[in-house]
Formats: sequence, C-alpha cells, structure tokens
Amino acid sequence: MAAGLNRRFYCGVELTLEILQGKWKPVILAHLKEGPMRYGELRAAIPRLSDKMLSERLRDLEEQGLVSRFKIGRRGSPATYRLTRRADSLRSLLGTLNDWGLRVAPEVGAIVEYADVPALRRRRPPVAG
Amino acid sequence: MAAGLNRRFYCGVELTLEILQGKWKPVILAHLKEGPMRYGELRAAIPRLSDKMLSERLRDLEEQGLVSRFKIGRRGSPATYRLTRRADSLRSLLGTLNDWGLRVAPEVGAIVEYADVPALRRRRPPVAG
DNA sequence: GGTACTACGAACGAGTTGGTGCGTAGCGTG
DNA sequence: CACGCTACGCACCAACTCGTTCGTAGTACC
Repeated sequence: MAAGLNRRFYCGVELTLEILQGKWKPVILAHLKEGPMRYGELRAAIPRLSDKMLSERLRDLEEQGLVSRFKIGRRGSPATYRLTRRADSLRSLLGTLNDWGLRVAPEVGAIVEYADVPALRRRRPPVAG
Repeated sequence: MAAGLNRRFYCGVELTLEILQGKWKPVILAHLKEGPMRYGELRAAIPRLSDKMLSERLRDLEEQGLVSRFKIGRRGSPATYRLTRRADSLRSLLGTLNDWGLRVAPEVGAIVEYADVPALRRRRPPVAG
C-alpha cells in the first residue's frame, strides 16, 4: 500500500481517495467487509463489474495489502478473497460510505438493492462429515 | 444531484461513489465542511488543484446542490462557497474519510499537513465599524 | 491611475480507469 | 467422459477526469 505515497497531502481526504482510487475498489471492499467471498460471488454481487475489472482491482487490492487471496489448486479452482487485518481500519469508513448512499437514495430517486448471490459449487464434503 | 441516478445500485457505496465521483470533489467538500471559503482560499488550501479543475468542480457541486455560491459584484469580485443544508448529511462521512487518511498516513509514509491559507483581501470595513 | 489580484473560461492533450470481446487451462460435477 | 463453470489474461478502444497553457473582464488596493 506504500507505493508512491511518501509525499505531502494537504488533508486526510486526499490520501484516502488516493488509496481507494477508482470506481470499484471501495465497492469490492464493502462487499468483502461482510465476510470472505469467492470470485464468482463478488461477480454476482456486483453485476455491473466486468471480469476484467474485477480481477484487476482484486490484484491491486492484494498488492496494496488490503485483500488476501486464498486458493486451492490452480486455474479453474475457486479463489476466496477476504479483507486483511490491515484493512480492518477500513470497516468503519466502508460502513459510513454505505450508510450515506442508503440515506440519500430516496432523495435522488436511486434504488439500492443487493443482488442475489447464488450458492456456488462447493467441494463435496467428506462422507464422514 | 438527482441527474441520472434513478437506476438500481447494488449497494450504498456504489451510489455514494457516483455522487462524489472524482479526485477533487470530496476534497473540496472536506475543506468547506470547516466553514465557508473564498475561491482563492480553496485554491490555497488545495495547492495541487488547478484553477480549471477548481472552478469546474465547484460548478458541478453547485449543480448537485451540495455547495452554494455567494458573490457580490461580477467578474473580479470574490465568490464565497459554502456547504448547503443538503450537504449537512455529508459532514460525518467527510470527517471519516479525513480521519482514516490521517490514521494510515504514518503506515504509508505520507505526510498530511494543511497548507497555509493567507488572509485574503477584504473590502475595506466601514469607517464607523 | 496603475497594477496585481480575482474568478473564472476556452482550447487542447495526457493518462488512467473502465469497458468490450474473446480466449484459455484447469476444475468440478452429472 | 463431456460440458459447463472458474478465474483469470490479452488486445484494443472509449470516456472522462485531470492537467497545461493561455487569456479575460472586472475588482481592489496602493
């Protein structure tokens, strides 16, 4: 997360915006705030986000140390993403961002409604489980 | 502020980000949160922000109903900007954005330091004042 | 009066995020 | 086994914010 930030900022908001830059990072983080998610779950939860943007932004967030990726197997097997400990400090902020959006939605005629996230395929549990 | 927002958003953060879109709007709002400011004061408080961007973003914010502009006289005379009543709901969010930035600054080697804002020229007070 | 300041606006280009379309190696399940 | 799914990546383009440069009508102050 430290890359290229060692300069002067004239208020805290400038720094925050630079770290959380872009359309999708805060949205991804906000969803992960609720718990670890599969790539496909994130995809379903954020319908307007393309595969390309999702994978790129996830990689950015990983490099920034805000998201960790857990994967069993190689290509084709699911990856799980979760907020890092480092990102814990963001939880309150993400909540506030969400709350404000929910609050102004009626004023601006917007509809905020979570997408259905289908239960994804899971590795068959052990028989003795 | 209602322009083009009457569609579905999949979480509150998406809506918030769309309203506060861009590099400079939240920064401008954060400064105005502390009290009304002259154009020139804003300019001095946010050194990396160019005239062009400042005037454009202020106009956007005005159109969105988040900032009001007060001006005596025409070109050349100072304009004062302040948050609207409508923007009051943003105060908490702006504070949180600032607080988080201040909090992570040491971790990322960033320096957050407010710019000096010089006392601007004021209309000479009435002699009897 | 003269000059620096004030608050913009026009014209143009840069840069980065975001979007579209397509493809792939491997997995997981019926 | 076959096929749909998974999680990406490549190539290319779009779009919009942002940045640079220059200029202006009028103000404010010395």
